[in-house]
Amino acid sequence: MTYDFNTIEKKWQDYWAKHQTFKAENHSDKPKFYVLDMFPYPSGAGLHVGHPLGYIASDIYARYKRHQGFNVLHPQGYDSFGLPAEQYAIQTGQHPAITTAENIKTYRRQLDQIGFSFDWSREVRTSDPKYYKWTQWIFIQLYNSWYNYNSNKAEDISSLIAIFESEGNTKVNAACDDDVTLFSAADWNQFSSEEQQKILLQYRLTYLAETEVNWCPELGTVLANDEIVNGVSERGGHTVIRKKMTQWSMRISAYAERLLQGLEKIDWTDALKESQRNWIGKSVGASVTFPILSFPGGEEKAGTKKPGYMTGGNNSAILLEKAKAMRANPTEAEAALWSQLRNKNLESKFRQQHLIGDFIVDFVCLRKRLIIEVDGKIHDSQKEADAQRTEILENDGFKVIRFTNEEVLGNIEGVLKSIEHELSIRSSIEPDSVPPPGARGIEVFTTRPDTIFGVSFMTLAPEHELVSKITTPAQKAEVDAYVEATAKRSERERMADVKTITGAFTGAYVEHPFTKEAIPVWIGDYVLAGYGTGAVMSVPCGDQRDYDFAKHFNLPIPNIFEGADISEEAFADKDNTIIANSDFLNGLNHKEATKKIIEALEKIGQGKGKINYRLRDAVFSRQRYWGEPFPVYYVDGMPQMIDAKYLPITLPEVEKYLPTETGEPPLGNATVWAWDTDKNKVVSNDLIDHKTVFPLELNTMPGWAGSSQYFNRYMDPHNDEAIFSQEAINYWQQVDLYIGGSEHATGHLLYSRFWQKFMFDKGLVPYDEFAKKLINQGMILGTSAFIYRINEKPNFFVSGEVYNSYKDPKTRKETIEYIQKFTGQSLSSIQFDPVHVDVNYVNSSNEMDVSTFRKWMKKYKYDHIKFITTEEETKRDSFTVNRDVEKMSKSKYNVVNPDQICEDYGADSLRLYEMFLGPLEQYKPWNTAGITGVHSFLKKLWKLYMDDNGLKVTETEPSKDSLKTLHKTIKKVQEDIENFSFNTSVSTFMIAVNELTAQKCHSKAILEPLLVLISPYAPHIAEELWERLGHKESIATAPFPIFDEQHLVESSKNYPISFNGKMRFTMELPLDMSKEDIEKAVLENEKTQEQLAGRTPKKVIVVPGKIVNIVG
RNA sequence: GCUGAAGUGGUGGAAUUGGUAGACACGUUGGACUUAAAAUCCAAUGGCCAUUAUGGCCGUGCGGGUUCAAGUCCCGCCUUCAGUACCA
Repeated sequence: MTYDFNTIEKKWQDYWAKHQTFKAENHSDKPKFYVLDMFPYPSGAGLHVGHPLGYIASDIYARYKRHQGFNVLHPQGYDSFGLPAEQYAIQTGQHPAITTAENIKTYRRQLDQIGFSFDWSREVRTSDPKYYKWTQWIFIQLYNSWYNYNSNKAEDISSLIAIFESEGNTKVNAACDDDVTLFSAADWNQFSSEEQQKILLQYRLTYLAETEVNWCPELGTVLANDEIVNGVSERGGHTVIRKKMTQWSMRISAYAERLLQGLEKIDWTDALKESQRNWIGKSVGASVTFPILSFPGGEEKAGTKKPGYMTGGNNSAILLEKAKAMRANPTEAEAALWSQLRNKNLESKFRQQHLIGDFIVDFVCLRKRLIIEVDGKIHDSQKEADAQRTEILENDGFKVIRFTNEEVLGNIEGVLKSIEHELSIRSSIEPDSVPPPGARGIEVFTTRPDTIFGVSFMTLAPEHELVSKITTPAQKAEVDAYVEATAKRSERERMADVKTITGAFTGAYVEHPFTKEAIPVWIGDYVLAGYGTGAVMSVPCGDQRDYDFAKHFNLPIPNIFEGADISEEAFADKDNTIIANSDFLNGLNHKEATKKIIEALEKIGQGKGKINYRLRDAVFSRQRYWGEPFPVYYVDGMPQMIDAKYLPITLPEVEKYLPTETGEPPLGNATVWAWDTDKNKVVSNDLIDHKTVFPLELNTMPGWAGSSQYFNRYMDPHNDEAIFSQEAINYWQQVDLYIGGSEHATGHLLYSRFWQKFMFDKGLVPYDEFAKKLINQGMILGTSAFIYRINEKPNFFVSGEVYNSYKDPKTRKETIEYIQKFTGQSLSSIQFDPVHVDVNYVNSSNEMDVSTFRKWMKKYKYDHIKFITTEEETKRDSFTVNRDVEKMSKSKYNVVNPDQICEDYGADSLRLYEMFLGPLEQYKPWNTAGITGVHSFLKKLWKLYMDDNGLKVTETEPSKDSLKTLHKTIKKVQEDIENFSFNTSVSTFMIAVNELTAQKCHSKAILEPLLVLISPYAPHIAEELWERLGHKESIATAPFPIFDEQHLVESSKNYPISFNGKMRFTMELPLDMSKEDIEKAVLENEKTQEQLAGRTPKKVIVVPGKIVNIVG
């Protein structure tokens, strides 16, 4: 009986499906084990041989664990929302759900034919409303939470509201937007509901905010940072620009520290942890504020005169407190006017008790630079001060109008009229040209505060908001030109061109916090607007970039390091330095000086220790159709959550999947896309009345939304009451082994950890890390095949061999002449364009099937093509290709389809071969030809059990040798699986089968346990032979054979005898021989004497059981 | 630049705590079987030099070092791949 793999594999795949062999139960006496694969995006192209690599490895592990007696959860599903289905829909009009369902069908068929032990009863699809109901649910949970740094966890938003109501936000230590204004409890209670909602949005873990996003015009959507590679989109490689848009964001930055710390307790690869660490980018240092000395209009010389409202004190915090207090306790007139200004639909927005420089003004419209003061009783002295203040403010471009209490209370209409008039005649200015309150200094972040005495200039990013405000008239032209020039350069250009040093002097100066010296302020594009504060204190002696900048612009480079040579480059080695020329820091090392300087900065209120993270909040809105809709509608522009009990909010039907004509996301095309708060359902847009029917959110969630909790949903996938039951999560707890690609390091794997930590804070999951151990499988690369087209004569193709002889300078000349015989045209030089040939047209000897290629070219209307081969090739009638290893991809025509492999060699061969290729984590090229090795191994295995007459396994006692082979195999395979060294087990199986064949072993005592060893790798053949041995139950849960040391015990060892470390010959000696006897025996051997040639050995090293080394 | 991984035959790779480098395969060559092919089986296969067998020399990216002994440990380089990047 021959090994009929096609029949056998089909039989067992059907058997497993029918008997639900791999269905996992949520209750079991067995210990649990959760093996997870990263679920695939079902693309239209189907699987190629690279895709199943990780699945095969995890399947082997899962099957092994079942043999070990574990209750194994090994689920699979589909990450089925995504761009390709949508783009296909745009092109063809076919609904993405249909495309997706078809693709899933293909995937399922392909996965099934490889014989995975997935529990398909738990399948999830992220695009299934039953599934995304819970994605929406988590979104609502995040919305209703804030992050409390005091308790260091997410809490319900109600606890924040309670704090606001009782004490305002001054003492709240929360993850929030940078620009929250301080308010008291009284303020809070007085705020309109809309204002309260706006403030809460600044604290929620998912929030709507105008953010600068990565906009990809070609794709018509925003992208997250991890979806951009080298400044272009990961998918398609389109340009990405920065754009301001109102978007949902996830406050992942709140978890930065915990995401970093959590890496310590999980068994993930170092490479992966390291890239998450880099992505989080923690730097410890200090923030320092340098007061601004000169402003436009002021003198350029340092220290002489400051702008009027810059008194230069350090009391902004005190003033802010004061302003807050005044806001909380307005006079009657102020309160009256405020309520009018706020509620009147004025075109411009007013702020109350606002800080302008060091002055607190009653009301200000920053856009129009209009200040309104309401005066009580006026004393003379007050009058004078007011006049002075008015003058100063008006000098700086503000208009101040004053009203008395009586005017406001008595004739509020009149007062408002005159305010409106003022507003109408004043031209508005861009909001960002208004100095922010308290912006009397430039704040920088530095990791080296200890070098503060080495600061010789300050550098701002060209985009820094203060640039336009501090630049002096004399420098304005230069600065404007520079800012414009940098703005024109794309992100990519700036990245590509790091070497060129550019910058400009603003004319402004800041004051050194300790020396009180004036420090010039420059701008330069080596400072990034997006990191830290967008400004650096430049210490050229200690930072190479500052050093280069200083050299280039001839700025001073003071040395503050004892004995450091800074004539050629900066001295950046912070661990080997003593600070000098630094006043009270002299003689201290980096650590001591850092501590001391931070204390000093805190004392004078100009700085403090600070930790900065590179991790930015994640934009969560996508302008796409094929994604999860938000459970959000808008009342007066403010987002409202739909109650979780009405979920899921399913995707509406749309006419077309493109953005609307007005540039709204595709959901803007939906006609039934409004929320009725009475009926609590989605209704037609025509019914929108902004009373009970409101517009729904038009964005959808990004691809990573659905994948950030799917691993928990597998535990209880059909639960409609909860995302998962507590019983299920407490049983399965967390993923024990997760296998997937490393390309998800800073996307999926970071977001999932974030959501898991959030779920942990909410008490929903028992662990705040979802995957205990993670392994990255390496990529399988394709072996592309090339032939070469003559550039000048595009219908001619030359073979790899012709091309190679052209490339060789020795044969180049004659090759050109040779080619010319065919082209008939004299060509002085020839240019070749490499052309990818479909690897399926090429045999294992690198010969291309010319006629298939010709047919293929014909499809693209290329007729009359001609081939040029060497004389040699022509003789053997072959056309060779050249080979090169590249990423497997459709466009490179090097994709190998597993279907064909399963057809030709069987799934077991495919599984073994994928493992045999090399270590799991490694990148390795695919070469189908090699599969014959594992395939003939399986045939040999089969022959060990079967011959033409059927089963030949007998009950005979096994030989000693066979037992030894078996147990050495058990030991090795078990170790290999536990170390994820699957490639070496395959070799071990081959050795075992070769040995047992040589031993003519037919003993059941050997061959039965051998099947269990092999069954995780090649389950079909194992099941088949297992059944033929008489078993009625599947081999899947048969116990793993127990290794018995005694079968490996040897009585003698073939010792390698080496001379000066070089092995010369071997000697068989008993293992229980003493060191001395071994030495004696070896020295007496005639070959030893031969080697020594009469010399006496200086030393003889005997390691019993290992080696003998003779030093001569 | 930084971080991580890796450099071993013609190819994929083995050598788990320093102890016979190249396991196991592919490929190649020769042979058997066959009208022939496929399949199967046998043998050889790191390089060089010898050859009447025995044998000898070199060899794990390069240069040093430690050791009786180094692919493995240490120091200094080089190269490749991946990630990240003017991160203050």
